[in-house]
Amino acid sequence: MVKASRESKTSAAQATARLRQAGLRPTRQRVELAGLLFQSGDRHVTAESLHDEVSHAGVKVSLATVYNTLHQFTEAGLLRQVIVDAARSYFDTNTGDHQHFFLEKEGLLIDIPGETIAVAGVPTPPAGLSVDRVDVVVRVRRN
Amino acid sequence: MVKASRESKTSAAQATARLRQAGLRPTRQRVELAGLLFQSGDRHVTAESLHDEVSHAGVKVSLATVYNTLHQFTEAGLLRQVIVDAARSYFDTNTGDHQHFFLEKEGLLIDIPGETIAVAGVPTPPAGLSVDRVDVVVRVRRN
DNA sequence: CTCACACATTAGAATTATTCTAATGTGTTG
DNA sequence: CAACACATTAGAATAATTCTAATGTGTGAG
Repeated sequence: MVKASRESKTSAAQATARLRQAGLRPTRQRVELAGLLFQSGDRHVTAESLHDEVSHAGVKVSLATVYNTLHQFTEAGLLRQVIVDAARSYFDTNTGDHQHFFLEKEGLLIDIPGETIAVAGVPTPPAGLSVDRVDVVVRVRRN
Repeated sequence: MVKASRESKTSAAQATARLRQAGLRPTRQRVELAGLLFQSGDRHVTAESLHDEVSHAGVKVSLATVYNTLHQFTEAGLLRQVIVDAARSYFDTNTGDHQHFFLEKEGLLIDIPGETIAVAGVPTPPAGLSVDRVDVVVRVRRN
């Protein structure tokens, strides 16, 4: 919780603040993308889907910039990259501890809340290595 | 355990038998690939690595055939496809219940035996869907 | 044993996601 | 407001994978 301000922040202002906190210069396209990504609830996007979205919103951003931005956001901890499909990377706005359902057919990711799944017994990695993170993907299909 | 035969089967004969069981015609290239994949212990290959290997062994198989074969073997349950890298698919000769360490830097997969990790609390999938499999990937990096 | 046909293989082109390049634009700090 | 480091961009390049359409080959029927 932060101190309540006199007026509610605009999406752009929030995005700008978030970018500054992350040490990223709040450029026009980063602010736009952050606005789309973070103003609503948790989302899963691909570079292409986000580029379509931002383009349809009438904002001019190149696909290369979308890729750059997604990776920068990921490095900054604002996004989490989820690799479940051989063809495409997904970026998840929910960076907290949680896992995923994945529908191969539709290419759809669905969050599983953090506390739901417990992974026990993760072994100590081979010498010289340490655990970065543990991903659990529950692959599902239509009955 | 099968009944011991008078002489130990050759790798090719074993591969042929395995292919027939899976309902796949034992063609020259499938037998070669199955030989490489299944004669030694558990392996992880990419299409490219397997193509290199079979080529260096002096066997003429096209890359397209390697791709076809890997997918056919996967559908037949002889292999398991593991998607951990945005760029490349891995195929695991160990189709049993087990999970993986993944070293992003080296692009290296290491098996974690089946009983080691317990995943508890996998939720019931949304209506109309059923669980196909649960993948656990422990991403590790050098200290 | 041989034929015919369904299934496999192939080379090379096509596709697709992603990254690179090198030129141009723009926040930010002093 | 100038300078510079950092961003953005279009388009080319790359790389994994799939497709195409022609050629080859296991196999079951006879």
